[in-house]
Amino acid sequence: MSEITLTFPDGKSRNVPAGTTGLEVAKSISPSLAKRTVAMQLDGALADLADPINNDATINFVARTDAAALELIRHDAAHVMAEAVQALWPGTQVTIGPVIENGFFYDFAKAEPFLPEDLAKIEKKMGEIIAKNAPFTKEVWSRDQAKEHFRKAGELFKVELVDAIPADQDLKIYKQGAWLDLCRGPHMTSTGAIGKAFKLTKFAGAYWRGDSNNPQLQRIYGTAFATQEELDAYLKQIEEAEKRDHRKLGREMDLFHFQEEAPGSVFWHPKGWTLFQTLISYMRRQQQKAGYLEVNSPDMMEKHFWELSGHWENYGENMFTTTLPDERVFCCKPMNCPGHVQIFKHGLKSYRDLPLKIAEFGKVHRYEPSGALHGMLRVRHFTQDDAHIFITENQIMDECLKINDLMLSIYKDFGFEDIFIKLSTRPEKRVGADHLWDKAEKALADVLDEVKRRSNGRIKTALQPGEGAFYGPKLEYTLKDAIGREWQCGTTQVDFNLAGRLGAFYIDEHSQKVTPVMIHRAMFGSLERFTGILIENFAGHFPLWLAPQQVVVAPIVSDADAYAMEVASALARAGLRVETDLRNEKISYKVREHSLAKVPVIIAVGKREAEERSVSIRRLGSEKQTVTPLDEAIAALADEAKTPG
RNA sequence: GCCGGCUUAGCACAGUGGUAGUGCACCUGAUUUGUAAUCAGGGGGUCGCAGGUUCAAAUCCUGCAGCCGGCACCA
Repeated sequence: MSEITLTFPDGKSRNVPAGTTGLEVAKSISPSLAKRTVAMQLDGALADLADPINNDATINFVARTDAAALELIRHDAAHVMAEAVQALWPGTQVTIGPVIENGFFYDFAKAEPFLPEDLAKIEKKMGEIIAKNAPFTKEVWSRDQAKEHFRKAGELFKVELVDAIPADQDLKIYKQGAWLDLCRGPHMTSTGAIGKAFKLTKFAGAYWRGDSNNPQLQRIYGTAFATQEELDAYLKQIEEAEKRDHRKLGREMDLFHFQEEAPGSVFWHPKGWTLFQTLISYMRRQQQKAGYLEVNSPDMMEKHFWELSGHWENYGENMFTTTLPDERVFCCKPMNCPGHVQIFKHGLKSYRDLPLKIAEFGKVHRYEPSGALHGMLRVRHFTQDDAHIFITENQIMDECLKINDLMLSIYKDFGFEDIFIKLSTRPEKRVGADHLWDKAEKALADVLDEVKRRSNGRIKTALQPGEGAFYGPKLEYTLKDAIGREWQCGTTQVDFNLAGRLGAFYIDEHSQKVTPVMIHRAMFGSLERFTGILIENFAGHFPLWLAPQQVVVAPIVSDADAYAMEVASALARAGLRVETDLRNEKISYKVREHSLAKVPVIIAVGKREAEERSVSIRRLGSEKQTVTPLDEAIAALADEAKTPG
């Protein structure tokens, strides 16, 4: 029998007969190693410990507390959950149950819906199954055998899965006691290795194979960790994230509200609107510096115009329409691009005018599916920091890179430096010839390569086939917030179609009419969404320049009222957003209220401060008080409150 | 849009067939107070909307809407 060489993490190696299993190797080293090992990694890839090893490899034995075991714990927990569900509700079909970020799920086909109290029942049954500590064993079945088995068992989704497995792959069946599942593996040695640190978190409906044309299954989400401490820490983290929810903070901080009569539409309150306007003036300044020209285009235009642009055909189901008394049908704009093309078309353009950058803080209306609405993060009326750049074909790379630089510098001003860019290519439903799509996609792919190269690998990228806009492919900028969640904000789209459809052209250096290429781009994306993201990112504790109310001046005794008002008006003259709190309350009461309202700077003034013309400053999140001369305080706060850039 | 859940005072919640409650907030009065809740008194809800069952509905049933958690869709 031939021998193979196994190399261990410490660099040592040993020769064993080909076909020796991981378990045998572990046992040969020490019984205790074999006992605590739940799986192995061969050349870094997880494998069943019982697998025979047939080739030279580096081998690493995985204990259940190793980081590498986490996905196995979760995957095994998903199997155990499926067994538990079938034990409790015979006749339920199992489908798929993968590990996902932070946990796992399993989708079931069951006639009756799960009830809220079922989670606890399933958890209990899972505990029993885990306690039995049945070994996971693997068998390779033939297609026919597997289909026969699942058909008899009434597992029709599994039959479909068997058919979907490529012919060159083994069809693996994993057994845990009497229960079995089709699965690509690997698994740990036995169910007991899952441990007790698992929790089922929620139910959801989910379409079979993620397609809304398919039947809907019932999904149960759960998570599992090696230790209870890690599970508790995770649950705590979820709780903390909930405290940042922009819907909750928006209400508490009196920024905005929603109501039934306008689903998906924001009622901006004064403080929220101040924040919104602060963002707009910041962006306006950035765009002015970058050579954009700001415009404004109509919110409603006649339907035939949207037919011409292709929106009616490709985006019509998302559009709000209204029939006027004269029976003409108008559409609320879901995008600003066609309007900007009209502005471009007004007056003959020369190649010398390009690139022409037209920007608008345009409010667009999109009829989003009711189930998609989510606070400010998904609304039906939102304001884009939109722009359309009209260029010649050979300006694409240069302009996209400029946009990229601007985008990154803007995100940096808000503290977002962890950026992820996705390239979305042609969707099925689209306008324009394929050779134009080829060019547009190639252009963006080149831009992406260049951006990645320039960032020295700091920026991560990905490809999303079929996810582009109907008129062109796009780069989507996703940023990571303070607690690691990702949000899609900016987008850059290269469009060879729309200008031509709407009859826009410029005169080139040979006096010929040429259709310009358009770049569609937004950086915040939606101001509403970006505001929501900022609220959650900062947990309401905005940096001074963004805070809707920057300072409150609170006298400690009414004798200091006059001085407090003087301080406040001096701050206001210095450009700060300041209010006074002259109420007849104790200073601790005022401090508490303004802290809860997340005002970044609380200035308390009593007789002492009035006499020496100073202020006592308390910053949000700190209990420290600093007494500073009034003039110094004003200068320092005004400086800190300056808009970046 | 789909699956499940929820909807009671400004906010957070209790109340599972017998004329609606608590805390905070709000209003009034007293208190002049040194950094996260001063005390006392008072007002406020046709229980999401529309039907139905019942002698009687916040409570049971049906429909609709909105919201929440996902799925699908997406800035």
